[in-house]
Amino acid sequence: MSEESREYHSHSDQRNVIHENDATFEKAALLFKALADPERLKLMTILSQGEACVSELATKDQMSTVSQRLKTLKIENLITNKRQGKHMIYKLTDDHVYELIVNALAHVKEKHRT
Amino acid sequence: MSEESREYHSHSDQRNVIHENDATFEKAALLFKALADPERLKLMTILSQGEACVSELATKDQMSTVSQRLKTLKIENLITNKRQGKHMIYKLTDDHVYELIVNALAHVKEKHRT
DNA sequence: GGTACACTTCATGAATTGATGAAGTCGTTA
DNA sequence: TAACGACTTCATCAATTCATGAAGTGTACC
Repeated sequence: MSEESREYHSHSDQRNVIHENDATFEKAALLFKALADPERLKLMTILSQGEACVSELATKDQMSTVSQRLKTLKIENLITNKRQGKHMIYKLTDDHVYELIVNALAHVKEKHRT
Repeated sequence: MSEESREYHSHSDQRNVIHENDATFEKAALLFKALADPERLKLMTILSQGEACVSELATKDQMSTVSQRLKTLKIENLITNKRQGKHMIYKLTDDHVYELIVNALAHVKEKHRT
C-alpha cells in the first residue's frame, strides 16, 4: 500500500464519504450551471406560472438569445417543449425543478452576516 | 403608452409573473454558479458528513485548488469556517443548503427520455 | 526570533461561456 | 409553391472561469 492517505496531522477520524459516482456529480454540476444565470432563472420563474411560447418570453430583438437560453435549460431537462402550430410552447419539466429554485431563492434571501 | 407588449399573436391571457427583484435573481444565480462544478459539489457532499479541515479535503499538491474552491463556496454562504490552531475547519452553513444538493442529485438520477 | 506546517492569495494562460446578428428550418396561410 | 411568421442554429468575439505554481500570511513550537 504505497498510498499515504490523510496523514498530514493528528486527525484520524474516518468520515462516511457519500459514494455518488463522478458522473452524477458531473450531471448535477451541469444542472446547476444551467440555472447559474439570472436571465435563465427569470425564465424559469415565469414558466413556473404556466406554459409560454418564445414570443411571450422575448421581445422580438432578443428572440435568438431567449431561444438559446431555453435550449440550455432544456438540455438539462429543466423544461420541455411542444410545438403548437407556429408556436413552440415551453414549460417546466416538473415541480421538483421548481422546488430547487424556490429553495435557492429562499437561501439568498436569508441574512448571513459576513 | 408607446409600449406594445406581447402583441405578436393571438394569446392574450395575462400571467402572474413572480416579482422577485433582479438583485435576488442575481444572487441566486451566483449561488447556483458556486455549485456548478463537480469538484465543488463533491466537497459539499463530503462536508455534509461533518466538519473537515483543508488537509482532509485535499492531497498536498492540490491544496491551493481546494482552498480556492472552498473560498468560492464560502462567498455564497454555502459553507463557514473557523480556525482551530493551525487548521481551518469548514462545514456547511445549514441543512437548507444540503437540501438543495440532495434535490439536484435526485433530479439528475431521474430518467428523462430525450 | 526562527522554522515548520497549514493554509490563502496572486499571477498567468488555456478553455469555456454568452450575446449578437445573419442565415437556416419548419409550419401555416394565401 | 411562395411568402410570412416563429422560432433555431451558426459563427464570431469579448468576457469569465479554472488549474497551476509561486509567493504570502498566520499559528505553533523550539
